[in-house]
Amino acid sequence: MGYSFKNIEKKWQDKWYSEGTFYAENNTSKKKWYGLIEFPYPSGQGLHVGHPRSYTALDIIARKKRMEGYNVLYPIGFDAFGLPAENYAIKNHVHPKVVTEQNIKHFTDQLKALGFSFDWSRVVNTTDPNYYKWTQWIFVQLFKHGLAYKTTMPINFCTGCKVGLANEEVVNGVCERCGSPVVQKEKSQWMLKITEYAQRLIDDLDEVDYLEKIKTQQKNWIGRSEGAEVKFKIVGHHKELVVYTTRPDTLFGATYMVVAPEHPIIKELESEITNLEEVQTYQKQAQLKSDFERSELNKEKTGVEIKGIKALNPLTNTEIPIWVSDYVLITYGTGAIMAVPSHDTRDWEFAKKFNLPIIQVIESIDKNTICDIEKEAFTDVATGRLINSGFLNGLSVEDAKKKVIDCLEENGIGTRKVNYKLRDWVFSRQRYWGEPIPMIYCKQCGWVPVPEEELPLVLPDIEDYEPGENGESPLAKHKEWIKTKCPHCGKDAQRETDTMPQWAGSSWYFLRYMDPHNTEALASKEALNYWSPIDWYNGGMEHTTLHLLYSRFWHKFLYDIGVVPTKEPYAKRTSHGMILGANGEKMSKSKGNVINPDDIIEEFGADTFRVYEMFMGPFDQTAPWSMESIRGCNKFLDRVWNMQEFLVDGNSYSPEFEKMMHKAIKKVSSDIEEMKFNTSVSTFMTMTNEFYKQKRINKAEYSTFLQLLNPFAPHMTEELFEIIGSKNTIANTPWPTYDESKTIDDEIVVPIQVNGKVKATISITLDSDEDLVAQKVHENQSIKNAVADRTIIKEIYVKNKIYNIVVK
RNA sequence: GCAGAUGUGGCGGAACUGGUAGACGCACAGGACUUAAAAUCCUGCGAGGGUUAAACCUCGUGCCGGUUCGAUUCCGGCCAUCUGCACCA
Repeated sequence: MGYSFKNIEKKWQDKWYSEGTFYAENNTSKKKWYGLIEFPYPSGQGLHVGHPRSYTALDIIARKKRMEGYNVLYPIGFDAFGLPAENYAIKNHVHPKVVTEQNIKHFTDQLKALGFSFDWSRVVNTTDPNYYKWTQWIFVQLFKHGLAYKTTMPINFCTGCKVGLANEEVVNGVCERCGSPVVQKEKSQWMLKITEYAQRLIDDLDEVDYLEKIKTQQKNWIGRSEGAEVKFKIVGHHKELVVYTTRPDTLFGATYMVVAPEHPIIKELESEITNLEEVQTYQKQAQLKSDFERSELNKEKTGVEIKGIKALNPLTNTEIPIWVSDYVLITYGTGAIMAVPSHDTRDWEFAKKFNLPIIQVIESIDKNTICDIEKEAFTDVATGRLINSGFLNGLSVEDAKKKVIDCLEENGIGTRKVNYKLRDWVFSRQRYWGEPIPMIYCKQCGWVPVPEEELPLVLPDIEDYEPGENGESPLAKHKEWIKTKCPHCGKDAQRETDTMPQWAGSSWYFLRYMDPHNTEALASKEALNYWSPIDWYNGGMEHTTLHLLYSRFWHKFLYDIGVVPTKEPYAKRTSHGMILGANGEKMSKSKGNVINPDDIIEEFGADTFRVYEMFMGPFDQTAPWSMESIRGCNKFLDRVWNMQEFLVDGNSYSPEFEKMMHKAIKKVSSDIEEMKFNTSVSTFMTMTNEFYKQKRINKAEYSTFLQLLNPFAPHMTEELFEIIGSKNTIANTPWPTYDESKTIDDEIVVPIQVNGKVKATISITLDSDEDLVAQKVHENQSIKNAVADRTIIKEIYVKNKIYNIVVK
């Protein structure tokens, strides 16, 4: 009697759908649970085997929560704007809208075939005008609250295609598609002030349950540092050069300064610079470099001294040279640094290369610490003590920092300053396939938002969606669309032609799921109050610093303006590991190691696929695909199916069997909560082996087993549940409970060690008296042999765990 | 270079708060069933030594060191691999 997964899986999927088994109600009288997975980008390749890993995991949790009586929301949608669809469209001359529709259709079929318990009545699609109306609405609110502004930013510009490129499309400094050099080009861009939320994005991490590594990575990305801004006078000039430093204590050792190539002071003091041509050549070279080149590994430091101007060290009053180098970034701090080669590694390398003076101002109080500034910079803060530093001499680094900043503040040459690495969010793209930015430029009134009642501002359905010359947005070519009236003064005005980045739609989609068909608001107050916050959000580590931070930022803003009821969107965040190809490398077409989920479902069925992905390894770690291993999971499910032959009537519990069942319920219940799905599956396998040994199983045991396995392999377990005569579908039965006392063994095996090595084991009654245990230990022949002729120094008994004898 | 992670048999992995390392699965080997194969069922399976067989002994969780009666687990220092990135002063 074989298991025909094809018909059975289809049967249950249809049944769940037609009976609305997994529909979530907005019914505030029920306790809710909201589980979220990152909605997919519907790419042309179809579903990746990585998607089901995350989706199955949360599906298991969602199914368990339903059985525990929660009103569960487990939604799905499509993040459908973005570059690949547009590039595909340009290449194959199919409209991105058509491509996207086809892809969504394909993804939907694939997702349904995997039997996820999604509420299919709540699907959202970021390219639907009814959806992006609210994406645009949020942007307008951001603008009205001063959090959206325009500024000039460099973009990657392909000299061949004449278009702006995403960082991802720049490979080794050349365009990914045509191989032409990529240069930095200045462009006016919309920016969002995420930096205004930097501190709150750090602080509120204390209130949420994220994996520690996610919190750490976000904090490091935001990169708060405490230091000082210090003003350096330019000799013979009223101008000053302001630097940011986290080490103001080393100010006496600042022997030169460095500015970023883009620093405005070069332009301002142009007339004073005696080697202007050389400096400008360096600036041009830096401009040609992509981000990649500027951050290349082990790069030789480059730079040019700006001759004709000097700065004054404010504490030593010594004249010091000013250099320009691309190791200083215009985007961080003030775009200028004071260089202390004795105590900063990069400054040290630079000084060595260009023969600049190195003055030691810190020595180590620890004699074992090597501190030779001729060989390398001394950067140890903990053991440092100030020398050659006037009034700071003898102080620790920490005390010197305080004292020097106080001094700088008193004399008006510096201030305490907190800095963040986090930069504002570049929000415009010169692309077609995105939400139009609903802004209008009026010569008189400046930037004016499209009136809210006119939203959505629908993306025009143009045929000519290829990029324009000079990196303009494709929309810029459509004069009739651009031309409009200023909503403010009514005069002729122009629409913004840039579109939003893909991050926009995904920054709030979880709110729309709560009330997806609302036409009056992004979601009703009742829905938001009921479903917020998301109880559990699982996604990839690669989204930790961008999507996760962006959506937290938007959510906090929406909280500030009274739209959402919680400060944080996600109460809990976990992450899954990537699935690699069978050769241990990332799956890619070029490596030929891609696994198509359709083939797996075709050959083994959805249940095997799901069980395998949960069994393949620890959920949060990368795991290679294995065709052999998936066959093993298929075999396991066949064994579960064939177990129906062992079914017997009546009460066949043996005490051992009963204990095994209680232990298993406990183990699987806690494993699911801790996402230890791999050990849950091995528990199921061990149980199955046990059932095979006994060749008998009663209906109650089999039912419980099927209920536990149901979240992992929903189709087969439902079918078996029906076969053994249960009327209800498992999805509507309560999650099995266990009796704690029946999970504890009264006879236990305790290992006996001699000098930490196991020599024997004894069997004792739980919680036996120590004397009794000791007696048993010393009666043991192996132990007698092991301690013979030796002196017992000490005996350690850890109750019910281990007995160790230390001998000499 | 910076940040985050990972390293255990032939392979994927297990091991609760520091307490019998290798659960479970794959691969492999042997057996049962079969005319035969596949499938299925049963048994064995870290390495080395030892024994007719066992018992038993030694080594073993990337490397070096430390703490401890006892370390895959804690601490210090290395090495390698993966992921992300913005040389972050």
